[in-house]
Amino acid sequence: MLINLDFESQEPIYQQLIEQIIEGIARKDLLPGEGLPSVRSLASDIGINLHTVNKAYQQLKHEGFILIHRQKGVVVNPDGVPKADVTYMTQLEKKLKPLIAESVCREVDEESFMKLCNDIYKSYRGG
Amino acid sequence: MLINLDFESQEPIYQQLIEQIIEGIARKDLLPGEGLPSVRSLASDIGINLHTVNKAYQQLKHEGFILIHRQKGVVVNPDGVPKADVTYMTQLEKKLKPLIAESVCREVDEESFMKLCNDIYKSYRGG
DNA sequence: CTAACTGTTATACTATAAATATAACAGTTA
DNA sequence: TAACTGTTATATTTATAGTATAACAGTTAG
Repeated sequence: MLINLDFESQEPIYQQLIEQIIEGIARKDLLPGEGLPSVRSLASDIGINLHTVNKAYQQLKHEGFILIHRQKGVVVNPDGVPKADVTYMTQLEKKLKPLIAESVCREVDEESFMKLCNDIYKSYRGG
Repeated sequence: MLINLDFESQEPIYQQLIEQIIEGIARKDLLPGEGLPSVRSLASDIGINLHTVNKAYQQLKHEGFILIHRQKGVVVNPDGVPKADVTYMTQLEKKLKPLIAESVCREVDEESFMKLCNDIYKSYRGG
């Protein structure tokens, strides 16, 4: 599991970390029950502060992606990630709306948009 | 053209403003050549500072959505919004990727995702 | 038992971005 | 002339991101 961070990006490091781990799970690079590095070792590997990693872990825990046992350390949720509910679908729509609005303005037709989404979906299926 | 802002949101006001105007253009609620309120009057109407509106206008101008003439004021680009290029498609993919990754984790199948996108697309077509 | 690890919490500091508050300048228009 | 336009400059407040230490409590290997 390699983490790819852009320190020049305006996107917060802890946010990039969250996305990288979620993508790892989606790509089945990280399997249910699999262990993750400790906050200290991961922070040390990446070259960032312990608290930045902890912030990402806490949010991932809160959203059900990982479990944190005092003894076993950090683990990808063995029961799998909680399935999408109405709340998630609502917030997903809220995030998609501005992307589609700008695409409509820039004359990206629906087929091209769908093709792009399909390609991304495929990248998480076939590996 | 009514502006809908959430002052409790963690999303910056100027960003929400940008999205609202882009959605207005996508919905054809704002037509090419149509005038927009001055920075001062819009700021006054919404109850925010002049500079917050100006920041949104400057970014919209930079991305080709609007033109700002010293004399005519602020106007929706009469030639239409610049069509999507490779740069735009690349950044669009970058924004879609984490949304789809999390959806895959939460077992939102591709059809449901596409249906959601299709519904949003339709909301900009039929009005 | 000790030493080294684990997550967790607390505190303090720096840096940056968002938003506001005034003020002024230059050009346009009624 | 007066009232508007976008634009620029400066200063301030607030919130967040990230870092730097330090300590606590529990676990585990030597």
